[in-house]
Amino acid sequence: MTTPRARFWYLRGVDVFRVLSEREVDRLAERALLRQYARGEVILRPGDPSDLVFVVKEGRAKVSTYSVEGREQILTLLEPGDLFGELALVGEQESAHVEAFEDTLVCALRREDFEQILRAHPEIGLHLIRALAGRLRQAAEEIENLVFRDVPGRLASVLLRLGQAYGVQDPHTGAIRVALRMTHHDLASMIGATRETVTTILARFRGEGITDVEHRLMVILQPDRLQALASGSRRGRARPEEYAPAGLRGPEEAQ
Amino acid sequence: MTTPRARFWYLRGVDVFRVLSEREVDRLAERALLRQYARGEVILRPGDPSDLVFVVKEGRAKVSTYSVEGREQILTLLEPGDLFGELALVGEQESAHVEAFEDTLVCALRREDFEQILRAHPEIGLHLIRALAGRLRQAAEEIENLVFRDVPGRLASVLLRLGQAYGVQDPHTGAIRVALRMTHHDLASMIGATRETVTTILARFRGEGITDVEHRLMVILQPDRLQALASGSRRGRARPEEYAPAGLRGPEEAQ
DNA sequence: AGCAGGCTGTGATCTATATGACACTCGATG
DNA sequence: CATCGAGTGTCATATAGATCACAGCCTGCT
Repeated sequence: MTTPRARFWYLRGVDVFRVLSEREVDRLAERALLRQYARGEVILRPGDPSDLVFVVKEGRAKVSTYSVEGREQILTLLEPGDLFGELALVGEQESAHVEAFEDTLVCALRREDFEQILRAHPEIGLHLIRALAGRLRQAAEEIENLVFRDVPGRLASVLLRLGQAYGVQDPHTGAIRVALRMTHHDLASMIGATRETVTTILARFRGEGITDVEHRLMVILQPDRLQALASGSRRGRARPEEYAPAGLRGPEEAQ
Repeated sequence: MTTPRARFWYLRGVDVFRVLSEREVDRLAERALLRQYARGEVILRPGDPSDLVFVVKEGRAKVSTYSVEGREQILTLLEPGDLFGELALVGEQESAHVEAFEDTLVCALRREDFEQILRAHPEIGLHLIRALAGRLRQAAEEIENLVFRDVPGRLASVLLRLGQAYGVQDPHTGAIRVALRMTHHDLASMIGATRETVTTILARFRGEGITDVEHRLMVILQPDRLQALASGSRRGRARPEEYAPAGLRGPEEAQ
């Protein structure tokens, strides 16, 4: 499974490398490493002086940081096709923890190899730029969430996000089954809250028939109500006009 | 001042374009636009379908978002040499507001032109990737701050950051004069707090001789104490071991 | 089977920080 | 020079959510 032949097929399937020729993928496969991690295993830790860039092949990984006291904050979940460890590309040390969130298969490329490919195929650079810009936007949204929304709002917002990413809509009832097992603790770490608060609010959601749990997986029964919760933000009076420049976009010109 | 000649010299000075030949800069100058904005003017707003990529030449700009109620959150301050509007590159709409924080001169390049340059000079792509990776890391730090630190901690942390970016150290007293005028409201918008709270805490800092104000500018008298405040995070008991993987890095193996 | 450890659930406190409502100080502007 | 508005300072109050401290439950292991 970790023969050059196998690696070839693994690389073939990766989006980023779609523009490469057979020949080039072949060459890359020679030099790539495949690694497997069991759920919970650490893939990268901050300060790792690694010169490897990784691509997720199978499974999912979580990127998180820890406070001095050991509180976790999940920054993002990585999907198959996602690239990480890009700081190596840039000569910087990794700054976050990356851990297998499910059993995961990753493909590691040496920095030089990757750079060489990048030089030969600027479109790959564009691809990467696109990916980074996306991640940046995601991060900006996360900041907005933390600042503008209260915990129920943030929770509603992640649930919707998870629903979009891992959800399977029931054609009959319209319910969205989230095919990813997450503990309350995980959810709490995604939204900057405590486990207890998440438990409480989730109980409330359940009580109101907004969500439910089936076979230990979340089910979103009323996405629209979650949506509403996510849009209503936390308290805060409006700033004077000049601070909220006229002509704000968005569907709701509510106020 | 906005002749091709002038534009040439403006572009010359931009870091990103250092690898270009005279000839190429020349060509770029033909097609670039120079724009000037007075403090407070809006440069980009969310939803702008612009196909321009910008580079800050002079002055500073702030990138921020607004909640529905009009609360502002400053995502980052842009310096001369910084690139923005990169979402255009990627075919997405801008998602934040960009506003001149001082009188500002920016240089705008059409997407096609920029992409062409990118294709011809993959190193520029790498440069951009580097910049984006840096911004991403910055955003991750901001998230950590919001989640792990209380307001005094976050305030201490921005002040230090501003000190590093715009500070002039007094060789005699060691005090750091921050050469950037920021209102309490601005500071509040950077750390996700209210103006009142910032005022109060700043008063506390002043009372303890940690900071001071001179000619309406912040002066950091005791950077070390700010540092300490920034490192002590908010309440929170330690998580069990497995959640804070052994061998955390960082200079402080304090705990 | 049976037990231990991770999850979930719930309540009683406590506190940081938002809210709302003012007064005061400047520096700019007519 | 009078005034006006932006920025600052302060206080009294309310509250979301963290903390602490349990108790019951599955589930996977031995």
